[in-house]
Amino acid sequence: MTATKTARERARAELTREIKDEARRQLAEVGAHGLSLRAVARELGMVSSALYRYFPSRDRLLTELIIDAYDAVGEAAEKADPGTGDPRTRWHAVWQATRAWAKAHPHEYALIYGSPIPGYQAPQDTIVPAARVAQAMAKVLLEADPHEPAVTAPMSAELRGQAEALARALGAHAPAEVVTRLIGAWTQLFGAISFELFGQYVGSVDPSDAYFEHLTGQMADFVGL
Amino acid sequence: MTATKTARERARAELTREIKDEARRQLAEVGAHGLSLRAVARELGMVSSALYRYFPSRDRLLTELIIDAYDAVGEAAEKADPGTGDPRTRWHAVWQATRAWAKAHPHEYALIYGSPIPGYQAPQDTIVPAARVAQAMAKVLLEADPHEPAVTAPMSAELRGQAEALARALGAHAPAEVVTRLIGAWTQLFGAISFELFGQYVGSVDPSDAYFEHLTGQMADFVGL
DNA sequence: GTTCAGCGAGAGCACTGCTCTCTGTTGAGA
DNA sequence: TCTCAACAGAGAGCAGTGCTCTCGCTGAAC
Repeated sequence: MTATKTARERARAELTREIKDEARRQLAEVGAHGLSLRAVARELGMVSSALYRYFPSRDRLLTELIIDAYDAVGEAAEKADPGTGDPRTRWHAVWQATRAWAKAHPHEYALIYGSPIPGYQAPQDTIVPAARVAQAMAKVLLEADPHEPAVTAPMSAELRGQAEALARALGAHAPAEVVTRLIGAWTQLFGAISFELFGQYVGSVDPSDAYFEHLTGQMADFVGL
Repeated sequence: MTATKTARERARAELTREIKDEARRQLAEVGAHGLSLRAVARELGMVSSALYRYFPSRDRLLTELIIDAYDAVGEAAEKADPGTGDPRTRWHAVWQATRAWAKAHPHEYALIYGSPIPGYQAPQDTIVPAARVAQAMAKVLLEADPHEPAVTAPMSAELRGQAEALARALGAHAPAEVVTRLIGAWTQLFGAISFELFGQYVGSVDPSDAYFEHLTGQMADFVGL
């Protein structure tokens, strides 16, 4: 049924896509701050008010770009994982691919992992795509049957509950300790990428390749890989 | 000599301060995005063009606020450290104080640890205040004579050089392994705070107190405390 | 063939950062 | 003590923004 679309519907879908594409182009150039609806419209040869037939507001357009960006990093991370072989190699591939995507798309990265844009609170739509990188890491880890870390601090009941709920959501029966450490690695991955891209490493580990390389291994140790 | 100031100079200094105070107030309310020079001027009963006698641009005003914010978190972290006693307790205090400051000043936090503002590249002025939290952590760690971690992956020459240079800058003769792990903990601290404030933990460890607590201990282990 | 929802254009509102010019004031040197 | 240059604030104005509203046109359904 959905295959048969009226000409108008097809035109609408196509134009919606074109607007997003142009917006993404400008985002990559001038960042979220500099993204202007009027400029997008101008580039597409239409008038700014016409754009509001497709997106109710600038923030809503940005939200769409956010979802796309989450999917893009997620896909990059997933595709980088060979799916078989040495778990540490797979882990390495996922980390490198995520960082590479971020460095190739700094403004899109900032859009999703930088300061949240004002009128925006993560709607349900973003939660699933936002988890894709984390899930790629989880896949590598859980398929490798990680050994539980030797030294383990006791976990509070609240944290244990959250970790177990998360394990259920991932569809894996992993011990809460492993899930918790996975969250730590996930945080570390994006913390390091953000620090590198946002200039916090200037003055310490500024060309960050060597450090990131080292960190990747340290975090593989950390999660028990 | 600097004590004797002309009335004009004193007025200028005071007004400069008032502008920054009002700007900070508005920043806390509406965020960097919503901060408007005209609104600041309006609130101070002056006209917007007059403001340009004190700050050459909006971005420059924001830069001043950035430096102040770095100093504010840095001071919070330093003051939280009792200076003596159990190193892990001190470590804990620094982490908690940093997180508490961030949660109390989310917009200021986003200004310094979120996406960088466009016209701004960290000038020399920000590098020193930006390091204060890291230095507070380093102080606790180095005064505790940390044991080197048992398992240590080999470090590349480049990374070792960076770590040693950083140790010299800190005025401490700590092994490169320890310094490198400190960078990891520093990254983790702000990575976790950013994830919490920017909504990435929604759906996993959303009320993050328990997780942050646990993470603090894990990272103390990580650095060898 | 008529009707009507959807579409683009255009004008307009309230706002922004920033510049320029004009006028009044202050303070330091002759 | 007087002069004059540096300084400060006001106001108008420019180019741009997001967003709204109204207007005709058009394609598709009835």
